[in-house]
Amino acid sequence: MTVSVIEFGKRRTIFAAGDKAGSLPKLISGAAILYTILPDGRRQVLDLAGAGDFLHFETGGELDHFAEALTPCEVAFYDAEELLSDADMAGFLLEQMRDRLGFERRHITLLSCKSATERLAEFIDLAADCLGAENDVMNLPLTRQQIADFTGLTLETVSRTFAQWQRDETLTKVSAGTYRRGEALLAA
Amino acid sequence: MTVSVIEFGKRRTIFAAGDKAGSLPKLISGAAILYTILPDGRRQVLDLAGAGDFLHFETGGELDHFAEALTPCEVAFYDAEELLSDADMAGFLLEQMRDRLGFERRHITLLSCKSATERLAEFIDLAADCLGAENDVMNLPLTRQQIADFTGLTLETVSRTFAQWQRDETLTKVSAGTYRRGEALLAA
DNA sequence: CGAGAGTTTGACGGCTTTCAACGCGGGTGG
DNA sequence: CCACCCGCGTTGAAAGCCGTCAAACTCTCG
Repeated sequence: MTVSVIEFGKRRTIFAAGDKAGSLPKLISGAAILYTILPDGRRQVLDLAGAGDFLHFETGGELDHFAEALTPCEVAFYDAEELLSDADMAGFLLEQMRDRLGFERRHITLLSCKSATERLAEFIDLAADCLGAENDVMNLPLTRQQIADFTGLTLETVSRTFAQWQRDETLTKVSAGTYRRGEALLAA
Repeated sequence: MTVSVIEFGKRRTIFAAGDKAGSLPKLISGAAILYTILPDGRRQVLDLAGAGDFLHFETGGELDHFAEALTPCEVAFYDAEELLSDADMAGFLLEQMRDRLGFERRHITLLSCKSATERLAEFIDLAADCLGAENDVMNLPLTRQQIADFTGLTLETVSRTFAQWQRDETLTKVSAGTYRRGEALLAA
């Protein structure tokens, strides 16, 4: 199996919309964010990816979204044709896509929550599952703006809600990019 | 290839969350809506499906969402193992999933629009692509409540926006479930 | 003809957005 | 070494849009 592994530093672009798809990128370690740029210039975050996740499934045409490293990370590039020709690998790929589809649907559910607090609570939940968490401590290597673009809120609203949670001890900052979830956020 | 085709009347449930997945359902004709029921009882519409679309990709476990017929429709049930063992069919399935993923992402983009008018304009666009449209005339066999559950708005807001569009001639009702899009809505 | 689901319209209040100013920290260059 | 600057985050005040509640209307189906 032909595989090449490439490392990316924090904030580095892994691939861009419009690039020609050649091989399928899978995150070995670290975390990444997937987004598009809308016609009006707004950024829309589509998904978060953690270790083990594929960053796209395009085998032929052009890519339709961007991927950026949230933390330093390693990405393995698999040859698409080889992957598909192996029945086991194809089944594995199918499973991966089904998982992605599940996350996108949770994202949809999150976005249809009416209050900012509910949306952000769902976001914390989703992020913990995408990026990994040890019990109540989780990494959240996103800027306020990125969280806003994920949840469909403004960065001010995100900031205000987090500030309130900090006072409640619902979500306390452990260090930069690391938070501890209080009981109210450990529902799922 | 083992396939059985079943017909469903309007409003009939094609499958429910919690059902055991056995075979993969593909819509031959008609239209369907996919949704989940949230813990608080709210319905969340996840996706629209038209002719040619698979309704889920679960091969093993339990289904996580419902599918309901929007119009009378025929559904073909394919045996999952057979489908996966054929390399061509597996590739086809992968393509289908990629398309679904694309639609979910457009849905995400739609939901992050801040104004009700923008969201509904995006919805019209998406629905036209999912359900098919001839030029400016499209079918929209959804209730106001279903549109609200798709767009994350309330049915009152949907109704008000449609009423305004009717006055603007932005979107005019041709007959029950059939609308004509004005120029403002034919952007894409 | 009656019943019930779906739709329309109105008034009001609240929550988020918007606009604006300020604080903080890290990196750069003098 | 220090001053400056820029990105990021925080906080405040005001306005607007949508959600909520409520009532009346339409259409379909029995």
